[in-house]
Amino acid sequence: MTNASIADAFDQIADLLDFQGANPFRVRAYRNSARTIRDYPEPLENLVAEGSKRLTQIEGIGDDLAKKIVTLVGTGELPQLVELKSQIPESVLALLRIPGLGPKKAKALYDQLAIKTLADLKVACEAGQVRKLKGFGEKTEQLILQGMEIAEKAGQRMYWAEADQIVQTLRRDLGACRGLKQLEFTGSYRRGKETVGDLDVLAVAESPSELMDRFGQFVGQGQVLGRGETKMSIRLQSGLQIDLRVVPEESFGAALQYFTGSKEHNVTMRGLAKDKGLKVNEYGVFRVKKDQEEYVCGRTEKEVYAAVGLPVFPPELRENRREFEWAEDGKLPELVELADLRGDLHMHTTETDGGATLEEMVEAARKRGLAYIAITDHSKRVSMANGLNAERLRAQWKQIDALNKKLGKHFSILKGIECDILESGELDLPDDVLAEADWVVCSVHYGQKQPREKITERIVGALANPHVDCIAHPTGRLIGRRDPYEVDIEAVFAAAKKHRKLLELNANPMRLDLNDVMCAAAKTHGIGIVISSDAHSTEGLDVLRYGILQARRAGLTKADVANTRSWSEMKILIGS
DNA sequence: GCCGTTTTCGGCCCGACTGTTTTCAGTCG
Repeated sequence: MTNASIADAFDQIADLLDFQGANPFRVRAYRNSARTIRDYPEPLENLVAEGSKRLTQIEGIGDDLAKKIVTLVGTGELPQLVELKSQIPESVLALLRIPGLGPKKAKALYDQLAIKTLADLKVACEAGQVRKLKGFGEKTEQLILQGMEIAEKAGQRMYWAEADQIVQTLRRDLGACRGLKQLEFTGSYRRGKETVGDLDVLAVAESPSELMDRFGQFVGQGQVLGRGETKMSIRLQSGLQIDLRVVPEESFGAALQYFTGSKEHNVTMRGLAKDKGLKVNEYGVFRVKKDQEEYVCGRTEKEVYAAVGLPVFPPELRENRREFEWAEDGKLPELVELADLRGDLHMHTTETDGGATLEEMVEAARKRGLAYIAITDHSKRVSMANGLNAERLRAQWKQIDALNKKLGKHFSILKGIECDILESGELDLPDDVLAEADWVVCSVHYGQKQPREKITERIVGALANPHVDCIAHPTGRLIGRRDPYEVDIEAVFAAAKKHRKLLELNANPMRLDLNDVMCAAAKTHGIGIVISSDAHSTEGLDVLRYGILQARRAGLTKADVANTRSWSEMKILIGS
């Protein structure tokens, strides 16, 4: 049983309890634990073997949840969850995805109108049944009908890279507003999450209404969801919701901290503030004295954190994972930056499925300030991409040799290959060919659905080959589109550590694989991470910044990322 | 359900906005 499945079980319990109107703090306990477990760097299965005492050492897991984890791991199911599901049809949980419908209203619909599915709900709304319920009205009914379409669109979060494009446009648009003093995009966007559910904009403006008018024009074919004195929300036609908040100057830092989140980070932060007799909200930090509150600060994030005795956390770390522990020990990592990257070790050319020639890729990489690149076209098994056999590969390497001579010592092109790990576990090119390469990345493209043992064996086997340097996109997931392979990532870590090999963080915004939690786990094992573009065009080289964001979320420093080194230093690292 | 501790049980972050009310509950972030 994986951590993800344990977390899913607890999340389902939370949803069902919420629906039943259980104690909200009990519900929260399940949700918190689910989140912690999903992010936990080691399989809980391993800890179970050490007894439930070991489990309760994890923040947010007490005796009760520890027992439940033991049961789940041991039997594969949880009597409590089975029982809950027998009481409430699972389909009602879909109702909670409609914006504006929370557990209370959903339960009222279920209890009073026997609504079990989205289809039931639609019929009831159209028949005017819903408006008759206490607490509901005509508007709520309309809202639900609109929300049904959104519920389908909404589950889809957009890639950070897509959100970034909207942010750039909106920043330009709003930035032109007269009397605008501050403008910042907060929320999961600022934290650099791989996907973004909605956008949050924070501003200080002389005339909030003028800014809101301007914001309203951004709606296009979408709609304005609401507008108050300080807050306005719109939904673009694409389904993306954008919230704008205008705050006074003396609150900007507090609001920036607050709306950047994450929620979990803020809960901990407020708890620490409370211990110091302080209250933190989006308006500032306040000293609480009897019935009075005295404003302490709030102009900048630095002031706000300093008041609570904390450093300014890079937004990427604000997930309530280990950042507070690091801060307490004075060991907040100095996170890797885009400018630290010296080389890019995974890219394609027109020789296979790339859109640019060898020369064009080199030129583009030099323009971007890189000192070396590895050309890693596909091997022959990837026939769709016109993959290379030994002969064509060696021919390409001759070209590289020639070009390297012309370039001199200021730039190096490495003779590389993205060698397929075949379904059988064998590599797609013979050892004598791989031995001639400067850099070998291996990856799985076929047989992705093989059972856990088999696919793990393939990847572990590749790591054991002395000519292999790195595994590319080690879990194969495509965010929101394709699940990861069933690979036992712990076994991959163990093999990478044993053979002193590197693992890739693929910077393609749809991949970002390894993910942040896995990168952090790899770091604890002492495994080096390579951030690569996997570029199939010259523009493709620009995705490195998305990989950097993910690495920062994992808490990686310059030293943790192998390709921040020069190629000669890298050679020592990979022992060639 | 967890946590800390006043070691037995109370507290658990907090404010804006909306719709349905007539003073507030529910939802959201």
